[in-house]
Amino acid sequence: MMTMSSDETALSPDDAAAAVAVAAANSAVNSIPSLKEDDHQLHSFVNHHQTQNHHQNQNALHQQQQHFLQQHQQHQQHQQHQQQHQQNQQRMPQAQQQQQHHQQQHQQHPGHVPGIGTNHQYDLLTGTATPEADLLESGSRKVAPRSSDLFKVGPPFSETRHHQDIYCKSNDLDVNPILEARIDRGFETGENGTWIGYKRNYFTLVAAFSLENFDFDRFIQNKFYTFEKASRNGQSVGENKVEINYFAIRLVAKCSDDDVSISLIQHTAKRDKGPQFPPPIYPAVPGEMPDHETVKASCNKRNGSKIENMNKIFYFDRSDYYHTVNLDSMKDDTILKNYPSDSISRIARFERIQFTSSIRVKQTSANSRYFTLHVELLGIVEDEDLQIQPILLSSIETPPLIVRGRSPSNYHKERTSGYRGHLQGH
DNA sequence: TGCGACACATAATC
DNA sequence: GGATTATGTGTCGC
Repeated sequence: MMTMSSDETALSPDDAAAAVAVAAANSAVNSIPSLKEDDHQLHSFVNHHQTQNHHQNQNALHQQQQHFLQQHQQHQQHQQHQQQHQQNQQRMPQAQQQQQHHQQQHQQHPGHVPGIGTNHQYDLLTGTATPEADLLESGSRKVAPRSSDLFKVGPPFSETRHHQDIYCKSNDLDVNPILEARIDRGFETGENGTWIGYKRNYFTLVAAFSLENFDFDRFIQNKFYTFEKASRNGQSVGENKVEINYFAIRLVAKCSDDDVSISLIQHTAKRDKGPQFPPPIYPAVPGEMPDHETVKASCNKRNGSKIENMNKIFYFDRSDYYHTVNLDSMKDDTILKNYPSDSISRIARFERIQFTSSIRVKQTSANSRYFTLHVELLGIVEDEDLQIQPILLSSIETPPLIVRGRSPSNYHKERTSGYRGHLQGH
């Protein structure tokens, strides 16, 4: 039994079991040994974070297994998050409602706009202040750490961009993959349409893919292939047809300037007290995006049945599927059998993600530097040596994102750093 | 100057 | 309804 650090305490046995399954999935993906071309990112992605992980408190064996453990723990988290919430709008204090209303006029509201004075702001919120007063203060009020207000829909993603074509194995039909994703926490708009996040704060993102004109049954009934660019010593030498073992979704960040590929880190709910790891790569089957409220409701759940319900939304239970279609798993000859675990994602959910502290976030002049988040659909294939490796099939990306650093100037609306107009309560 | 670490505070969750 | 948890952010000191 592996140790799981402090997170373990919050888990039910069910969670642990599910986590093991998911971890198995990730271990397979993460054992991907060699990468090509644009996948070098993934390579460094994984390696970098292995070395970067400060909290290897588990008695891990070698790197790969460490990573496995990381993924494991990470997924325990995911298991923890479950449903329940609702439009808290109805039960939030009047003043807050007004604030929110105001904010929504600017799409996503400022919410956690950090303010200077801390405590008095909370006081205003919790009781004594009039709505008017709150409105006036809203620009400098910050949202409390656990406030559900922190969940806001972020910027829309681009249309799906294709990198490698996908074909049906049976009839060579060209298949059109569609990626969807949404940021559910951590970004808000400035007045001029820029999207702003805070380096110190978490963001949440969900993603799913589908194949055009393929419902789930049709997906299951088919196998797919693509082409990998073959190269020798950096020289392109054509393409090889390769069967896609299974699909996976990953999240990467890119910078407008340099190529900082390793710029995301994920925490556990324990944050400083827990381990950190790169966002996982989710083996996934086609799925439908959950709505914002569902994602919101899925966070920080510890109740077993709630977790279970959430897992039904976010994960595909292969065993259950075999059972319902009365199929012997040993006789499965579909793409499903290639997936690396019994816990396969319908929806890739990335929670508690932050830009790594190693990234530089300066933003004195207007357009100095920005980031974009990219959700990628990967085809996991085997190369000549039967080594598993991912091929980038398609991707979507956010518009430019401003990530505000830790500078105090970013935490005082009076010192307008350029994008705080929306915070003002008038 | 920016960052790791620690600390405080507070809504969500059970 | 009290205890615990998760997390925005204030702060210290390198």
